[in-house]
Amino acid sequence: MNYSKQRSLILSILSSSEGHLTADEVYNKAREVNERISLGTVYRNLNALSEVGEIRRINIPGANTIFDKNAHKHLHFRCIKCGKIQDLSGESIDKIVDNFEQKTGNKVYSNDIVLNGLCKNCKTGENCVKA
Amino acid sequence: MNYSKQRSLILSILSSSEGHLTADEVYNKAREVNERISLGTVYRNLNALSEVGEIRRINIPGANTIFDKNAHKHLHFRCIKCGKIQDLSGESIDKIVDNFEQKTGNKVYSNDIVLNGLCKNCKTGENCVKA
DNA sequence: CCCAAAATAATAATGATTACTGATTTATCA
DNA sequence: TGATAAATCAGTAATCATTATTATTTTGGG
Repeated sequence: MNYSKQRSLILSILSSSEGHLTADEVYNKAREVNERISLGTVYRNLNALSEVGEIRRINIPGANTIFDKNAHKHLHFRCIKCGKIQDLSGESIDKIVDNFEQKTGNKVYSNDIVLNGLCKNCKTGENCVKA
Repeated sequence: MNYSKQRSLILSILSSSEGHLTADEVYNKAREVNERISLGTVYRNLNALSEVGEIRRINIPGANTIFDKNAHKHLHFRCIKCGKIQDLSGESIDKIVDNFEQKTGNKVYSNDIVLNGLCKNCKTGENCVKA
């Protein structure tokens, strides 16, 4: 795969971010550098990069799809109040998957897992930016 | 909540189904009984019923949202070839959730979990209807 | 340097879902 | 039972994220 200026910019924006961005967030950050970049380019490259495994595309039920610089983490937590996404590092559902495969004969290739709840800040009432 | 004819019909369609239906599938089945029912009514009632916990609304990444008559099952498997959805009954990720809550101080209320892979039939090459 | 393949910007199209509107049904209670 | 307010409806328009299209530009290998 070629790495055009736009593709490199998009990857670097995601890499230097705290973690998870929506396509629109990437688009807005990209326009600060290249004001002519188009939203279609952002989508095309985010999808291309996730297809080759450089980043991960994560569907968040009830919210916009996010793109994650870490291609290998799989479990996420979403605060229902502030919307922030956190990773569950180190956790794995291998045992559940193994058990399911043995019982059913199905083969599992990937998983989409999102836990929903209140983050520490929103729980205690501290101010938590973002809708 | 009131149970209008339309709402009851929608609930009974889901209850008598094998398990998971999209809004459009519910709409088509509903029109067989009441040819004047509108798609908006189907959406409104599916959402209303899932909000009070009578059914469950499940986001399937890369596919249409489905509505599940079983309000309490949480884990699902989706075949990437035929698109069929299966339940993972009896499985639970309580341990992972407990661990995450203790480590982070967050509170988890619900989870959305979809495993993706090949079902037994598609794996062995048997004919598997549906896209 | 040239040329085919890949990538781009800009815009149109798509498709699921929600919002709106005015009409109809249902619940409540005097 | 009859009136009145609240809930729900059908039909349609609007929204919003995402993808497709197209004509143009960039790029890397020979």
